[in-house]
Amino acid sequence: MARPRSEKARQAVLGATKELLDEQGFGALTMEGIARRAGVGKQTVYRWWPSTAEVVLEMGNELAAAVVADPDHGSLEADLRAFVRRSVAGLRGRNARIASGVMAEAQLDETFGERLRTGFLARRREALRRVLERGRDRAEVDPDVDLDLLVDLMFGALWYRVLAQHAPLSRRFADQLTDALLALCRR
Amino acid sequence: MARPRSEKARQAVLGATKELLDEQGFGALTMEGIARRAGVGKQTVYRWWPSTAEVVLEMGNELAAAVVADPDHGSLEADLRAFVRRSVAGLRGRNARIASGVMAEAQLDETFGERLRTGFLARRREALRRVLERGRDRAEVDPDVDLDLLVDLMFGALWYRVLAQHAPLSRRFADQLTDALLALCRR
Amino acid sequence: MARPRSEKARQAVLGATKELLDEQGFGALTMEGIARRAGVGKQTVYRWWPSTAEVVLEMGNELAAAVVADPDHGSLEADLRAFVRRSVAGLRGRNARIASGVMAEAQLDETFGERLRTGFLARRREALRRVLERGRDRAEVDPDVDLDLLVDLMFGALWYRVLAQHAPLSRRFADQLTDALLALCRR
Amino acid sequence: MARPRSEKARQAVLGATKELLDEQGFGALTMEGIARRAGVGKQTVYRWWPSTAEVVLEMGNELAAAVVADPDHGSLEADLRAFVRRSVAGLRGRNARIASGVMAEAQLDETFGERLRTGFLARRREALRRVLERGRDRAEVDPDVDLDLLVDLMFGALWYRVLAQHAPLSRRFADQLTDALLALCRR
DNA sequence: TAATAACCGAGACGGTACGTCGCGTCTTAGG
DNA sequence: CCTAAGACGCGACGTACCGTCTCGGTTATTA
Repeated sequence: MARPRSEKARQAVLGATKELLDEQGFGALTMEGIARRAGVGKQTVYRWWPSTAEVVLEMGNELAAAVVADPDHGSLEADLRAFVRRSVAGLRGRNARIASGVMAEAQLDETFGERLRTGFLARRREALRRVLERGRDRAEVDPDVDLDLLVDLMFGALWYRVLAQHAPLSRRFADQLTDALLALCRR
Repeated sequence: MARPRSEKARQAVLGATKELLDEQGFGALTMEGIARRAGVGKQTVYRWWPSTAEVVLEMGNELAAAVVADPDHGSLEADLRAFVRRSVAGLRGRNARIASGVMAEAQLDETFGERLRTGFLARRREALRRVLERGRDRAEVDPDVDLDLLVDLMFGALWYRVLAQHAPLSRRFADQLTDALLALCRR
Repeated sequence: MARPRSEKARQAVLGATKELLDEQGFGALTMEGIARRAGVGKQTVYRWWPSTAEVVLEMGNELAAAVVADPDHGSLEADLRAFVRRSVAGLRGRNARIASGVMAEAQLDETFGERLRTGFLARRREALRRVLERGRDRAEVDPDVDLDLLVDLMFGALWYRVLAQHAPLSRRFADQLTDALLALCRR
Repeated sequence: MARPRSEKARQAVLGATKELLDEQGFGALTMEGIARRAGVGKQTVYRWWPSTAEVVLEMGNELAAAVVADPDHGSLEADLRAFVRRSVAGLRGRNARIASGVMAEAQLDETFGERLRTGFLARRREALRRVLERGRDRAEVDPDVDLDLLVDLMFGALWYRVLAQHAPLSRRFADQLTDALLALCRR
């Protein structure tokens, strides 16, 4: 019955957030600054997002909308290589800044941390697990292998490079990672 | 000519920081709050530490002073198992909160991030690399294996559990991790 | 052609205003709060009243509808005593809170101030002047006396007690005031 | 032991308040605006004054510092005429705006109202009462006259003109008022 | 008797100010 | 010259209201 949410305002907020992230980084991002840049009332931001991290998360999802499902390539190696390459590429450049900021905020804000863990992170872990299970069903993975450990090794190495920034998220890295995981699958 | 730094004030600051971390978490930690709780002038805190993260880092080093060097246990497996177990145990409980907060701050504060990366994180990586190099010298590690990838897999999985909190930092986890690394060393 | 004003909404607004005034005082009265309490859209309030003070004023007029004209009691003293008593009684208790709030708002809001001055205040002054003129016509008031000064003395003392709240608006006060005015009338 | 209050900041606040009052009136006066104009932190304003009305009150006292005691002129008439003239003159022009705003705020803010009543208003009433008592001691005032009523008549008429703004605060008004009070003193 | 225009409730919108908190700097007195 | 204390300018926090707007739903004439 009431006036509906303004899509224009929503877009303005997400756009302003992208600009501010690029210009000043996650640490300098404030609700006040987002509202100011977006030409939007602070209340409007608070009405729909509880924190800067949530705005960034939604913006990330918006940008990542292009990321699609994992088609079955017919072999574990092909499936896994594609998944790892896509995951690594998805956290490169600007996305790395966004992701590291979001992960940081999750450590500092209990509520947001819970949302990130049970939402985005769990979904990504689940997706990789499905790839590995498909391989096990095809007998390409030794049944004794603990798939969850493989998942942790893969996302761990990936996030560690994002957060510690000691080496690039190259395609070479993705393929080395894939090879290591495949080796572990086979015994 | 100058009066020396007051050890009493230093201890008060570190103690207050520990209390506040336990009570309210890293996100609620402030320079103002530390000074208040420690019964110390704000200026005194700023004089010796540029940010809360640095205080926490020093406090962490203080607590971790017990952690000693890596003795040579005679075999790669023994060396590695000991290293991984110690590393995992060192990020359990309160230390996990401290570590995750420090890592978060590193993402938000450029300067501190650089210090953490080239300091603590690089030192830990270097320590693990030495263990692996010792193994290679003993011909326990295939010379074609990229040791840096192993280092990333190990610290990645460890930090990922700390940050994503989806599973405990158990001894079982440490040993699974060790086994996976050993398998990769041999081929 | 058009739908007429809803009497139900009007009563809801005035009723809610009375409640809020009693509960929290004039200073806490807001258009938003009135609409909320009345279960009425904000627009409806704004459509019919430009400010909280106008709502209160209408509510006051509503409550004071019982106050009638000044009958001729036959003598200045009787007329004046009745007028002063009625005026004093009319600003006691809840009405004092309403009146003081309305007067306050008139100081802060130029437009409303003008309306109050040329409306309510001028009408009351005029009524008292008529009483005094009737007395002068009956030769009960010295023709040299400045009637406007008497009016100012009467309403001044009355409002001053309302606003400064240093003494009660008792019947005794009304009669003392009347006696003073009568004394000044006679020379 | 701590840094002392900054006289410079205090003056900046009072000065900014004077400017804003002149430019935009009491109704548009805000703590935020005062701080901005004064080039001072909001906290600094809040630290020393709880509301805009208190700032204005202090500013008023500052400006009115020139107002001195009531010397004894030797006769009731001389004393009273001087007092009334000074009181009337003191609420003319800019001071009228200040005074009416302060009085308004006292109606809307319980706490400030109490402070104004027991402070400034009571002191002024007391001063006039002393003038009248001196007259009674000299047998220039009929001992049966209720001095408090005279005080109410005087300040009532004065404030009423300030608030209702229906007639000017002229010297003629002051003298008419004085004459009326003198007439009431003598019987 | 259908349409139609102004009414109604709800509440989102761009704003401004609120009063508080923490930032990092400064200015004191005191050891 | 370091210390505890705390005032300073600054700017973000999250909330309350402002007055305007845009909805869907509801009357009561007027065509």
